[in-house]
Amino acid sequence: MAVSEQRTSLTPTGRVILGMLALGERSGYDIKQKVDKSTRFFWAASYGQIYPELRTLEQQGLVRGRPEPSGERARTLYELTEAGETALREWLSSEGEPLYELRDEGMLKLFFSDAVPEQRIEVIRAMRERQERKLAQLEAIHGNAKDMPTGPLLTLELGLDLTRRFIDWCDAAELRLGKE
Amino acid sequence: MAVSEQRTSLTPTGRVILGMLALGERSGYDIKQKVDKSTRFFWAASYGQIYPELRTLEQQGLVRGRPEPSGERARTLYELTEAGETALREWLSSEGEPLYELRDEGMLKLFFSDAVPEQRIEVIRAMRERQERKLAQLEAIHGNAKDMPTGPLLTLELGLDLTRRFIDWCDAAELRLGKE
DNA sequence: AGGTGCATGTAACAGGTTACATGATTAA
DNA sequence: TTAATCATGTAACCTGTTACATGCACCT
Repeated sequence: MAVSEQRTSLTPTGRVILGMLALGERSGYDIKQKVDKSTRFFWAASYGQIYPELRTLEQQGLVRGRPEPSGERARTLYELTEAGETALREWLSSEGEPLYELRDEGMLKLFFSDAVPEQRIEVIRAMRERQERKLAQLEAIHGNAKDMPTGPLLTLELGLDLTRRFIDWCDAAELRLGKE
Repeated sequence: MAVSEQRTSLTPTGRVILGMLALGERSGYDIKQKVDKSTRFFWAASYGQIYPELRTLEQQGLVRGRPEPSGERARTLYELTEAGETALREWLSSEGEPLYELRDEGMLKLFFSDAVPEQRIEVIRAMRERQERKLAQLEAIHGNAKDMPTGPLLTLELGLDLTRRFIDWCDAAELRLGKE
């Protein structure tokens, strides 16, 4: 049965899955766990997306799954096919304008804060607090990051850098606004 | 005809619209223009969202629209009602965990770059270029920002700060990786 | 016996984009 | 006259989340 010739237009979640399989994760569950402690800071994924997408990728011949139960508990382990590796590399080398989407309600509140100026500092403090929490999470990941590949390590370091800068800005802004 | 009693659960786009009306924008078109040169960096909106949402908000009694054609060209100008102002202030003062969603394909490429290590620097350079473009846009807005209210000004300055930091990080990373 | 983690999956919903359609006005 | 800008709107689509359901395995 030949793999039907279809466009290999990798969906967003498809990219994450191929990438994670290349890093060695195996089951849908594994992928979700890994996403939650790595890419989730700039690219989240839910089970509702991952499991159906694994099927689609298998139909496209980009991954290969085989049942590998642990005891009585059903489990399917996936791996990249050659076509899958190629698709991953093609995506990583592609030139087109990459997707970038941000929706940040905290920033929006700050932007519109002139409607309730007395709340402005509160808005900034809340933003700072969230960045502080994020920083703690990133630092925790960085703590046990001995054998981390370069790619994950770089994104982690960038995240740490920008988060710290964000916190510094909040502190400076609070000072400035406090003086007026 | 009494405004029916319904939950005033402001949708995401509804918030932007109320905020923009508070800042003085009037038509759906105006709102879209303003979004495109301000909040779009952390909160975008499309016509397909704005026009239907204006209707919904009117049904909820949060905005009031009246036709005000310019010549033969149809146009509807909106303004906040009292209920709308209240809803806006309530949202701005609300405590719940605010929505935050980021999808950054560039970061994802960097994260998975170990699958094609020889492309890594290219990925970083492309990221840097995009930040550079964003910086230019933000600086252009900052240039003619004489009478900008504090809220918009603060978000703009924060955006400038983080974008510059991002560019610095890219430069440093390129140097580091170049040496190996 | 009960809670937590492993493991998979689906249906309903939410929120948003894109492409398209229409037409007036203004500046080149 | 033509292109750009003003102005409104809809239908089809895409992508994703949430809530729910199931059941095994392990630890206490």
